[in-house]
Amino acid sequence: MSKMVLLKDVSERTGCSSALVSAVLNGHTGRIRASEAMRERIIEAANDLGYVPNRNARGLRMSRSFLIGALAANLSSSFVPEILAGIESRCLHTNYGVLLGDYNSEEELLERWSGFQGRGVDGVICIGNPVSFKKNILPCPGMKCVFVGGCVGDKECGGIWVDRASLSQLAARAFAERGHRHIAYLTNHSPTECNAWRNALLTHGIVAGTIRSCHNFFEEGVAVATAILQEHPELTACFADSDLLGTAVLTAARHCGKRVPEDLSVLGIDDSILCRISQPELASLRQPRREQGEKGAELLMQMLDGEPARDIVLHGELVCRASLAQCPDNHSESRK
Amino acid sequence: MSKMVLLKDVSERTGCSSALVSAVLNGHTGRIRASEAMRERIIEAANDLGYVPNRNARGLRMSRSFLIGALAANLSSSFVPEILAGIESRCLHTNYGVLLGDYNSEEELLERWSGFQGRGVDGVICIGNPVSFKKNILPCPGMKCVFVGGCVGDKECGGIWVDRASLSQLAARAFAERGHRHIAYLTNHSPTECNAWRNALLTHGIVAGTIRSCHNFFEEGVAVATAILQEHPELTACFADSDLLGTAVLTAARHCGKRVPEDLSVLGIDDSILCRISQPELASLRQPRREQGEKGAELLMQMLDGEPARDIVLHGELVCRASLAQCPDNHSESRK
DNA sequence: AAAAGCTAATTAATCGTTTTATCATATTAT
DNA sequence: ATAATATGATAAAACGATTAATTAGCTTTT
Repeated sequence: MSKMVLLKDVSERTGCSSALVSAVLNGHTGRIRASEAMRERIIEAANDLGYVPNRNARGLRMSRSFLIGALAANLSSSFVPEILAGIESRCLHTNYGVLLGDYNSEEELLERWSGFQGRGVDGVICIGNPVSFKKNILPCPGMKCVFVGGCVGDKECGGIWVDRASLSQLAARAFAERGHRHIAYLTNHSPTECNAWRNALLTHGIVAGTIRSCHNFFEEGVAVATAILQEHPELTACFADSDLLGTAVLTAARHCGKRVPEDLSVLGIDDSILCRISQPELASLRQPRREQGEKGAELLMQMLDGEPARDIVLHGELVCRASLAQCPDNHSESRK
Repeated sequence: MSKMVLLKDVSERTGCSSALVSAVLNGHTGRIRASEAMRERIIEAANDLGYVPNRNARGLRMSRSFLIGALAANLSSSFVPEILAGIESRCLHTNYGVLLGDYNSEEELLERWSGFQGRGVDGVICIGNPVSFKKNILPCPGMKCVFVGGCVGDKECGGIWVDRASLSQLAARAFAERGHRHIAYLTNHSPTECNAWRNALLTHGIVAGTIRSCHNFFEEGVAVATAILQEHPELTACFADSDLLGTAVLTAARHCGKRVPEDLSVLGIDDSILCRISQPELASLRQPRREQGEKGAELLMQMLDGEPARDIVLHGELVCRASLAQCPDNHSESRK
């Protein structure tokens, strides 16, 4: 902390008050104005001395920190870093900095939250959808929030997400076009929450069959998928709620002696690196993670400038790979 | 920004001065002391009101921001988030917050750096080893730095890394014990930088053969590995500098009609999720990523408390999986 | 010529903490 | 009995910026 250059140092060298320096450096054109000559002298002196404003002081005075808090549940889960990268990239040429808050439990969440409050972050981006918000646990007294990857239905909060219904439709179409009619769904959600999927299939005249819940862990996915495949030999396709579960299905198929894609087509969600690593390569629905982050940051900044909160819905995209193919029963049918 | 709870609010409710509240809440035992009864009343009142200290004010007064900058090259590369998670977790019950700085080019790096300076971060953790530091591009006037995953050989900077030599030794031993003598090495580094690997092999009486550089991209890895396998049919093993490259070798082996592990053993580095997804499962050298982050944050905090910079060297660990097996030429030899 | 308005600035208050210097009062030592 | 020390506190001065209130000197308007 050798010797920071202060406003006072600049003002002394220029022979004016620090108020004037502050006004000039912040480009104020209101009550406090400097002559053109003084303006130039001040700016030159500031550059000369290498003046860097102290944001603690500024933040204290203005009660604005130009800091955005990014609250993430489990930083090492695959999609969080990509969203974070989007947020960072959107903040690049702005005044805002991103304060990171990773948490792995309700307790940690609360600690992060109060840390954010104490630092006076101007707003918060929540990656994922902390349950606590639904429960109204988090004190949210006028704190501007944007939820990326979910919404809380709060008028005060913005939301960015990829429409689950449209993902379901993409998947249903992909399978239907290839003649599949017996399609399992391996999901993180509870079966009762899967009406989007049921409806999407009905659009193509298909009645949804096996829907099974499963946590997003590889081993659990393998176990559940193996059970499904054994119980339902008629299945020719499986839709999984993540690439991790998709690769789990691939592994389960191997266990059951089913060839992919000859006997079984598999589709994941995320289009992550896993798709290219797996054998065969996994078809997947790409979700614009990075874009979600960018849009989230942008929305929050707009809200900080006084615009009202709103929701932004994005859409996925099918990335076809070897694991997705024509249904074995009817190779002639439904080809597009 | 409705109404923050201030020190004053707590002191008014307790009927004492804010100085006393501050001292109690910070656990000071020096000049300013409170009676046990007062202590309890203050703490209770603070909890009651939900007091959160304003870090801008604190930072201003103490001329410390209690902010740590985390500079990361490419946030979405697999290991960065894990290190970041380690840093975050170490900062959890401290006063420090983590300011994120992702960059994808020299230019972005410089912008992040000046952003950090402007925010008055107390210190910086660099994840990975920005070339700019070697080149002395970054102005580092007394800024405390810790490098995670590399060092710059600067006395002023701390460093945490996993010893490459020991990783090489682990790999060499794993292969040697299984009877392999013709082992390729697919690395991010230039062949001239691989003496650790050569020496490790020599320990076991093996002369290093094919060493080939390759960027850490799947497709490039497949191409390079395919070339190696075709040019050197005598190879029975391949060591890859990352799991991504390891899985690339698996794919290349398939292209070349080599079975893993019957014809070829493969070993990666990182013990990431890729190892369990791949077919066969990939053996790997685990690097304590999270621990590197935690130790890095801890070291920086110590340096901020006045301790001198130092280096911390961690070690890897072999995680054996299906891709690593006995050499086909000599199943009887060298079994341990 | 007085009033009003503009320009170019200054002074001083303020933001919410931490910390130094100070002050009673009570206890112990001389 | 007086001085020294310990205990339990308070008042006020930082910290470095922003900004409302004020001022002094000009120019223009009435």
